[in-house]
Formats: sequence, structure tokens, C-alpha cells
Amino acid sequence: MASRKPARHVSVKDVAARAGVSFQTTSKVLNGGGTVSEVTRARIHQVASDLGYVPNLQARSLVMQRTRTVGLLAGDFSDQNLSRLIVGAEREARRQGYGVLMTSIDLEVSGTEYALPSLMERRVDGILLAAPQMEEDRAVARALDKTVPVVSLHHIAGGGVATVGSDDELTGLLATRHLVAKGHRAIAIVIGPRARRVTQDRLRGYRKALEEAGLPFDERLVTDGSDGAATVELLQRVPAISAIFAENDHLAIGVLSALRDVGKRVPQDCAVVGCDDIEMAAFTVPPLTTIHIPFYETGEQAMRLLLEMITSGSVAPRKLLLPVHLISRGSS
Amino acid sequence: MASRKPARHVSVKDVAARAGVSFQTTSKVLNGGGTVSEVTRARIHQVASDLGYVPNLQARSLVMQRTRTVGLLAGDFSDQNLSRLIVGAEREARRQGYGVLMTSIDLEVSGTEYALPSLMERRVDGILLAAPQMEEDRAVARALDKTVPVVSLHHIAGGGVATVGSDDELTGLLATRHLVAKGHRAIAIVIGPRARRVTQDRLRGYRKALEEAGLPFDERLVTDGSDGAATVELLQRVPAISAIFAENDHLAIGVLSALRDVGKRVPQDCAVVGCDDIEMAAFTVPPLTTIHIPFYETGEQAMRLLLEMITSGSVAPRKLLLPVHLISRGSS
DNA sequence: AATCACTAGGCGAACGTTCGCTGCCCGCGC
DNA sequence: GCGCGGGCAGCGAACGTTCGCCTAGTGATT
Repeated sequence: MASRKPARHVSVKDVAARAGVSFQTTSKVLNGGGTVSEVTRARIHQVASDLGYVPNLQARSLVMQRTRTVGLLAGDFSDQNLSRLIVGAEREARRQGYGVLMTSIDLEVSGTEYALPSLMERRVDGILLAAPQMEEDRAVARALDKTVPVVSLHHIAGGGVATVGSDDELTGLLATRHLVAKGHRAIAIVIGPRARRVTQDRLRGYRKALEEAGLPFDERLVTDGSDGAATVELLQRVPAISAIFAENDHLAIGVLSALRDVGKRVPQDCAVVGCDDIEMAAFTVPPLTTIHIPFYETGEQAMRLLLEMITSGSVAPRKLLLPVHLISRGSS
Repeated sequence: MASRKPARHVSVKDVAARAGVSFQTTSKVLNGGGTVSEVTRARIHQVASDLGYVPNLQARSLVMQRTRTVGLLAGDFSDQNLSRLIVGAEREARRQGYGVLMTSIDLEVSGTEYALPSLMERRVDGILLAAPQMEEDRAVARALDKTVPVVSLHHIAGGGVATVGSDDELTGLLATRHLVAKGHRAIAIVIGPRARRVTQDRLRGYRKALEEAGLPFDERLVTDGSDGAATVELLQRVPAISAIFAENDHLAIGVLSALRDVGKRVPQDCAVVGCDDIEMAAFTVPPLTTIHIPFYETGEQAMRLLLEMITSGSVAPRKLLLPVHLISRGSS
């Protein structure tokens, strides 16, 4: 038991030999097709299961010219939002009988250097892109040679790639509208990297909501939240602020802690709304009002689109936006 | 641009034809071997890159009898701890030039029904098991036919499988020792499912620490925390409790909120220590003292062991335990 | 002038499949 | 009694590789 035999896999030929037929006949039977008598059919199935035959998809792929495997290129699998996406995507793939080959791209090696070639070598039938950091990388769009269908979950610089995502402008709109409805007039926004598409869209939603309410847009109310002290400064600069919209939940948590530091109560002195509805959001003090983004469903839809493109021989690149909704909790 | 050509992949034969040599020679050159003149060698490389040749690993695997791909069977990719593990594992695999085929097993279909066969069909060179729920499933150990090396990140019922994990007894020991050192005498423990190996080990560590300190073990201080109300009851039952060790951070967060509900201050009235060091732990109020588990490294080590088993033709199943350490924060 | 030892590259086989075509045998109808 | 069609199974080729063995030249050595 400690040492293991080389143990070759049993092939269709092994089964054939034992059943006393040609291996091609065995192949026919095991795939359900062909005209084979009931008796031999039964015998072959029997032998196959006795021997523990497992078809070799590699060989099959070779002749069929498709692997029934898709590549998943992700930024960081441990990112909470991304991983919910991935779960949805993997599940949909599995449901349709596809395997998923995962590669993450990290800082060491750029995606175009290693990850993409590695997927192409394995002849994946399609590629699902889930790497926010690729937005900036123009090389990606070029590197994606046009041989396989691609669906991206984030905006791709070069364009021409099918995209599935959630409605980020709506996200900003809903969050801000909610605060407006609560009677707030001085509503600040804390944002992430400006270059990101998400940031821009959510910011646009924010402005749109202000406009709807007849409130002026004030550039001084926009803060980059990546550095924690920024919120504190913001509050000092504009003391009238009675509500803050944070463009994602991590930023919102930073805001919450900044408010606690300066002695402001949430939501009495200042309301806070986040985005993404991460797990933690329900456990902050007070619990965070946030916009729920359907990550799981997005992954599912993206994979569904990809598989559709694969089986239908690639349709024109589409852009799909999923709806979002507000979850009202204690922070507003 | 909207419609795409079927676009066959370029093969080694295409390159050969264009370079005016036999395809076997091309193969030699592209793999670095053989005795081929410098000029033809250069020409072949040139043509290959002009044509955008990408080797077909499927075909190669067929003759080489190994796929350079491992299977990853996980419970839930969106579980925070698991996903950190996975990131480590994937990265190590990539570093060694292996691909990772992911399948999750969910409730719909048991792992043995679909996931394992799907990996075997694709002829993975090895399998990494990261599914806590498999602990109970005896079928798994049987289903793992002995043709490929397997490393598990959790205990496997049948035994005989190499395992990599963290030292859970040490975890319980360190957490409890810490509380003892802070002067606590009535230390309760809140646990997850008793059947799980982790639970048992951490509980054992807890008892050991009590013993060290000459404190009696009291079964009434052990509570199943899966239902939130349990902690409240516990506190009513034994009011003397001045510290609680929660066997994982999620439970700890439940405890924190229960304490808040009954008006106890943390850590003054009751100290709390968790386990796992999840992301959220640093953001609770007060921040949670916890035991850091090296999930990332565990994934790495597990993959390293698996690849070692693969290349060395399978060594005897080992069990590897990684050390853990305490992170002291506000809750204790 | 015949042999030798290389060097450069070709050739056939194998890996495990699928697919389309061919061939056999049997029973049937005229 | 002869031809025919249908049911059943075999056969060859192809998919894109790797690998070991073979061969045709080339220049140098006896």
C-alpha cells in the first residue's frame, strides 16, 4: 500500500480485448451510437465497468477538436467578490459538463506572459476573464488571439470582447437616492482608483442622483479613500456633511472607523452607505447599508454566455448588465 | 470582426511544411533536442513564431502519459479560508508549470458522483482535496482509485492519504494559554460541529492548556455555537465566565455580538479569542484576538507535496503540520 | 581509393480516441 | 435458386505529438 504500481489506465482496447470485439465497436457502444446487438452491447458495458474503464478525454479532444474545458483567468481568487463570481461560473460550467482550468495572474508574471499561453496550450474552448487589473493592460486585448471566444467580467481596454457585469451606474444612483430620500443634502462620496471603470460608473450614478434631486455637484465632496486619513480630512474640510457614500464596502468600513475616531455617531451624525454587500457588511457596527451586487449570478451568466458562444460558434460580442438592489441596514 | 473564422490551430506540421522540413524535425527543434544545424533550427523557430505556433498539450500528454495538470477538488471556493489555501496551491502549481483544474462539490451532486470522474477523465496527474465536508464521507476514500497521487487538506475517513494541515491542537493550546496568562480562570469554549477533526483537535488543545494551568475541565463550559442563542444561555448558566475561546472566528463574531446584546463589555467583562484570523477579525469592535492559521502556506506546501509525489512516482503518505501563532488584538 | 565516423534530418510507430466506409451473413421475396 | 437488403461488426484513417532508429551525404583518415 505504501508503494504504488505504475498502473496504466485501462483503455477502450483493453475493454475490447476482454469482450472479444474490435476497439471501434467498443467505442461505439460506450458512446451510445452504432448498430450493435443487445448482447454484445451488454457484454461490453459489463466488461467496461468490471475493468473500471474511464474514457480519456485528452484523446477524445484530439479528434473532436474541442476539450470541453474553459479557462478562467482571475486576478485574485481570494478576493471575496471575485470568488463568489467564480463559484457561480464554475457551477454553471459543471452543469453543462465543462471543466474549468484556473490560473491567477499575479504581479510576478503578467497575464500575457504565462497565463494565457498556458491556457492556449491546453486548448481551452473559451476563456473567462475575471481580472480587474487587466483594465489597464492594453497588451491583454492584443494577446487574446481570436481563436477562442472570450467573455470578460471587467472592461477590456481594446474592446470587442463580450462583457457581463452589474449596472454600476445604477449602483451609484440607488445608493445616493437612498441618502437623498433620508433627507440628506450634503452627501460626500469616497472612491477607489479613478481609472477603474467601476469607479467612474458609480461616480456617474452619484452625480445623476444629485441632479435628480436638484442638488449641486461639489468636487470637494469627492475623496479618494485608499488612504484612511482622507475621510478625516474630508470631515474637517466640510463639516456640514451628513452622509457618505463609499464606493465599495471596504472603503465604507474605513469610513466607519474614521467616523468612530472623530467621535461621530452613525447614523445619527453621519449616515454611511457602501457597495458590494460583502459578508462583513452585516457585521459591522452599525451594520452597513449597502448595494447588493449579484456576483454569483454574474458568474453564472458570464459562463452561460461563454458556453453559448462556444457551442454556437461565436456570436457577436454582447454586453450584459445585471440589476442591483439596495439593502437597508443600520448605518443609514 | 463580428463573425469569426473556424481558424484551425497551427500544428507542428504546418510549421514543418513552411520551413521545408519533416514535422518530426520541427518537433525536435521546438523541444530543444536532436542534432539539427543552426540554420534550420533558426528557420524553424522563425516560422513557428511567424505562424503563432502553440504546442498542443493534449496531444503531447497522450504520448507522454502525463498531463501536467492537477485536479483541485474543493468544497466552497468562496470560503475565505479555503480560497487563501487555493491561491497558495495554484501559485505553487503554476510555478512548477502545472495547470489546475478546479471542481467544487456541492450539495446537488456528491463529489464521488461527478467531480472525481470528471477529473479522472481528464487524466489529471494528481488530486488536491480541499473539502471539509468529505471528512464524513467514507465513499470518498474508496472512490479515490489508487491510480493518481492524492493530497488532502482535511482528514479523510478511510485513511492512507497524505495530509497537509495546520496544528489544530496547538491552536487550541495557544489560544487557551493566552487567556490563562491574562489571569482568567473560568474559560468557556464555543465549538463547531463535534464530528469534525478540527473541532476535536482544538478542543483537545483547550483541555491540555487547562490541565497545564491546573484548572479543571468542566463540560458545562463547552457549547455548540452553531446556534447564536447558545452563548447567551451559556453566560446565564455560568455567570462566572470571564473569557471565551471560540473555535473559529465566525463563532467568535457571534459571541461578540451576543456579549453586546447582554450588555457585557469586551474585554473588561469578558475576553474573547477566536481562531483562523479571517480578514474581518481585524475590523470587529473590539478587534479580535485570534490564532493565525497559515492558509496560504498550507496550500503551497500541499501542492508542493503533491507535485513531489507525482514526479517521484509516489512516496509513502505523509502527514504535515504547519505551525500557528497568536495575534493579540483588543478583544483580550 | 576505399573506409570511417560523423552530422543532419527522415521515417515509422505509438498514445487513445471518433468516424465513415466496407464486408459478411442471414433471411426474405420473386 | 438467385439476388437483395438489413443488421452487425471490422477496418483504416485521422487528430498532434514524442521517440528511437535509420539513412544519405560529407569530409577526413588510412
